Amino acid sequence: DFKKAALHGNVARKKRAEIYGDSRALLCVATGQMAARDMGLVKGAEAILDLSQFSMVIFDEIHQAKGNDCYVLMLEEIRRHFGGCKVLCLSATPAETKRDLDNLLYLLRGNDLRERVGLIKVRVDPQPKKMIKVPVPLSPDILYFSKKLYEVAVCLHKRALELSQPYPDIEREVRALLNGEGDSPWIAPENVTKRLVSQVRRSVQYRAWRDNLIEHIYAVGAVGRYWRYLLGTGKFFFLDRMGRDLVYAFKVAIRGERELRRPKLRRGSDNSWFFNMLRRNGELRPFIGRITAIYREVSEGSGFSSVLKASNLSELAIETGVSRSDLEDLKRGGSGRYKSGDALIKDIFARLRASLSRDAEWRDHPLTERIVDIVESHLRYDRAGSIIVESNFYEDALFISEVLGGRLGELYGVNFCTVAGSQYMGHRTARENIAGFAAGNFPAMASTTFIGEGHHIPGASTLIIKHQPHRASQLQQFRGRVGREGVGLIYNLLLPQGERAFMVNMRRLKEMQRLIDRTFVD
DNA sequence: CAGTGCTCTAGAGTAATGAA
DNA sequence: TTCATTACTCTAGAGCACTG
Repeated sequence: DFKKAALHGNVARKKRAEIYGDSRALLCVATGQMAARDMGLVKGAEAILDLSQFSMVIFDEIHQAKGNDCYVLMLEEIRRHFGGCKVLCLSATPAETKRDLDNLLYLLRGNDLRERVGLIKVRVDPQPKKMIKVPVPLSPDILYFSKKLYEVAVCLHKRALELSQPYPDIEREVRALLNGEGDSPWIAPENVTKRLVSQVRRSVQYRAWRDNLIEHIYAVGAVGRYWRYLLGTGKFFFLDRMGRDLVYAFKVAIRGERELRRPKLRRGSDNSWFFNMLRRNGELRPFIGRITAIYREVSEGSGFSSVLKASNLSELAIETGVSRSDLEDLKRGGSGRYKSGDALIKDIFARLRASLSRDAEWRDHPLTERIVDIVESHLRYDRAGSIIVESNFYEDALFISEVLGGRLGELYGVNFCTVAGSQYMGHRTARENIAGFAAGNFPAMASTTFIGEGHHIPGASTLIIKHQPHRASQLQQFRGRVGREGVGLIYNLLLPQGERAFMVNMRRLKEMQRLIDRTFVD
């Protein structure tokens, strides 16, 4: 009479307590966060899980046990109070550095568990992997548009310098926000502008003057962010992110005044912060025109130009193909398809993205084009296995799979899919897509960093990395994902400015390989 | 009444990055 | 080499509206 239970946050706490107490439940599979919570290791959580009832705990992907991770909390608790409980830990990439490995070994052995915890080494990566470095030069149009954005930043910067003149310390810092010397211009990232702003708040007394200076500094940082999107990810991504910001600022009603905060242009109501600030400040208002002119030029010939033409959300929705009845539902107060303005904006941009990706004339960033080239040659020469494409951004991953579909889908009679984490895509959909990919329904799958851990993907032979991954361990995980049935090919697409990140990743990878090849057992 | 789907918040980790 | 900061990812959990 074998019984198993899956436990996660969506299972009610009362029910979880019941399952823990049920002697017929022989196997409980739980998320780490929830298990730590139920053990009472998280502040404010009541302990309902007593490990002395269990004879063994298995930790999968044990390399996550770092810092204050829930695995660390659980292992420390087991070491302190549950000596009789066996522990089995699994990982293909136990550590990135020797220090990480030593920390992990201490966590497992401690001082007194030495005899009770064994370490087992399993080779999971027997097939050879080929890492291919693909330098990708920036195209003239990207350079042209990024130069225009940079000029806007220069203007804002010049005025910020004037404003900071009475304060030599601050003036020096402001001067360093921009560097146009040499071949590669540079705009300070937002951590720099944020730090500078707090310094200004401390040292400048006269309020109106101070706020004006602060807003100029923020504006330099925000323009810098768009500049980075354009240069590093592509025209589509620039249009998508800035388009959303414009829509939030100008096409939806803004309720109430907002206090001055640093730009958070990612999602939610804060999206409108930047353009609202420009609108409020008389000196900055002309820059709205300059920035939207660049947006107009980049979006020329694509559906994204309607973002500027439409005067309100409804008009924009109609232009992008939302039916009038759907709009009526929205106006009636959410009883129909759309629950909020957010949902409508999301839908509008999904349509814009899809129509852009179907446009045969449109050419995006050289990175995107290179991905299409690689997938195309894979299909043309009928190479074995399928392809995973990795991007750092969800919208970008969607765009890639749609562009592939638009350019190659009909030609070769194939489809492509995307997977992402729970914030963007339900687990069920993601699981189905991965299963379809594994079954060979899709020759290529675009993904966010979500794919890095914990998914078994048979049949993948090739990986294309658009952006260098956040973690070297992720690269190592990927190496295990592709090429299980033969040689695995990994394409590292590299922009001129991405060289350093690549070299660092390669060095770490080598170091990690040495640690894996080590024998752990004494 | 239980299940589903959506939205929002809080909190965790990591790589990239630049400066000391 | 070390440190601080940012942007990004993920998850859990609560609340809400809807459904069968």
